[in-house]
Amino acid sequence: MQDSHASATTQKTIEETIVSGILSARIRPGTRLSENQLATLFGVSRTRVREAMMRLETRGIVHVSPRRGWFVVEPSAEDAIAVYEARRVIEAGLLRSMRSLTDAGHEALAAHLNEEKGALASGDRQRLTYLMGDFHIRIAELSGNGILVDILRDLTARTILISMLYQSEFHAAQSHDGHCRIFEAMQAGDFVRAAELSVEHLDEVEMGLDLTSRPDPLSELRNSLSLPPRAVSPVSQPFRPKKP
Amino acid sequence: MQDSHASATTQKTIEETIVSGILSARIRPGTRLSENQLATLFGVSRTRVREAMMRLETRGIVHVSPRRGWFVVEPSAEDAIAVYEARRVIEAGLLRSMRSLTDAGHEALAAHLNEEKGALASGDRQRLTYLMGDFHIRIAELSGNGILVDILRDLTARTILISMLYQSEFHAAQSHDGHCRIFEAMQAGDFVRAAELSVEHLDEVEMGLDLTSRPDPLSELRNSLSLPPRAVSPVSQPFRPKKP
DNA sequence: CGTGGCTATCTTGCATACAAGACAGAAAAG
DNA sequence: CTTTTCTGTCTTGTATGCAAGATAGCCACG
Repeated sequence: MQDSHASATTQKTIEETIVSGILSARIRPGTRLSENQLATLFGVSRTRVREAMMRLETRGIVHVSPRRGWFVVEPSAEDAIAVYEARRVIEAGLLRSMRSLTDAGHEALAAHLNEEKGALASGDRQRLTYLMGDFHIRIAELSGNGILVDILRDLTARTILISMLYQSEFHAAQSHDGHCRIFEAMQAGDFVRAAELSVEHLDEVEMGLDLTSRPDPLSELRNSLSLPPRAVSPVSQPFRPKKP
Repeated sequence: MQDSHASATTQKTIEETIVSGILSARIRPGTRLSENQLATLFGVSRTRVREAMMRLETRGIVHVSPRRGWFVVEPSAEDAIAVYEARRVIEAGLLRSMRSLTDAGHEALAAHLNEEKGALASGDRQRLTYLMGDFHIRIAELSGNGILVDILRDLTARTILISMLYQSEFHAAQSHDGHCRIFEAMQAGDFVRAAELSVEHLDEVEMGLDLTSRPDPLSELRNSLSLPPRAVSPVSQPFRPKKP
């Protein structure tokens, strides 16, 4: 799973390598992903690198700036809000739909929370970041629904990119507490409460972001010129006079 | 949007064309999508067709059988159940998270339901299929969350493929009623009720499926031999002797 | 000192060429 | 007549080549 010098027989490992690099906060938002570099790194031609990039693009993890390069996405403040909103909707809906916690599920979550505790004590920040995101994926896995797991994995990856951009400080202990409370509610069979706690937890994390600062340093200038927030769709931009 | 003989300046139209073809039930599950045919049809080379296929594959709409070809997915019974489960989770979560129905939203839904009514009267089945799926996408659009819209669009596409495989008869009138009831609850500001109705509605549609018949005609044989349900992941298949 | 333009180089976009597997149909063997 | 094998054809898999845009650095010019 952590194959640094990828072997020659690589198939979709390149995609997974990048995603897991993001999930463990080793790859920062805005990182340039050169087709050539990845090709030599993985011992394949650009063709397959390109395929991986295309897939990552549809997963919302990477984007291409034409003739300039591929970059790990740098979610805007609006993107960040949308990601958290989507996660609240899906995770709360997921917990509400649950009816019981199996023994295997109980064990998996307990083991995970124990790992969180250990990482918290050791202060391994990368591992902590990974575990904090993975908790939510583990919950999705309890549902046995692979579709929701995939969706939440990609959203979690984006969440981590967001936190790398906007999170001033990492309240890991607080997050861990939130996870524990969710687990307790699930243990008690109160999945409605677990859903509420999940929403609160995501709210907390989102509130811990500073969505006014980091990216797009031109935002102030942009605002003062009353230009559109971002170039989302290059087509059908209404005419906008330069000087009123 | 419905460019039959696609122009030379086609970028991601090929992807959208296929998806919209599915959404309007013009493309059946299992349809073979030849790279060469699509390439000549769209006036591009295989390279770009391939890129579109890769993207559609990560969206769960198409799959490739190595050296045999690309095919529109034929969801298994398990897939079907998972898709409906995911839709219930997300759509219910979405409605529960709503706080008010704007005037624009009211108008959009009312107009849509009117279209449904018209199609129901005229008996245009393809149009009806499209509209029945689109209703749920419209609701997602009300949230203003593009992430959820994209997710639900892909799930809706899969739902339509599922209904083409397993739905013996199309209870369009019943679905339309369900949509109307959801709309009424939203108008009343009772989004919890709307979420419940949405779950019931999806349950109804799912119950209308016959998940034992159509696809994988070998399922009976497979069961009687107690073989695994489907070849999902070719790797890490445990050894299985041919003759016990 | 500042500014505009030119070029060298690096990037992706896209098409094409070739390799290799899968399949169908004919031909041969029983 | 049935079965098997072989071969031609069609499919995707992958690499490579070339074109065109973007960028940075340099140089000339004001």
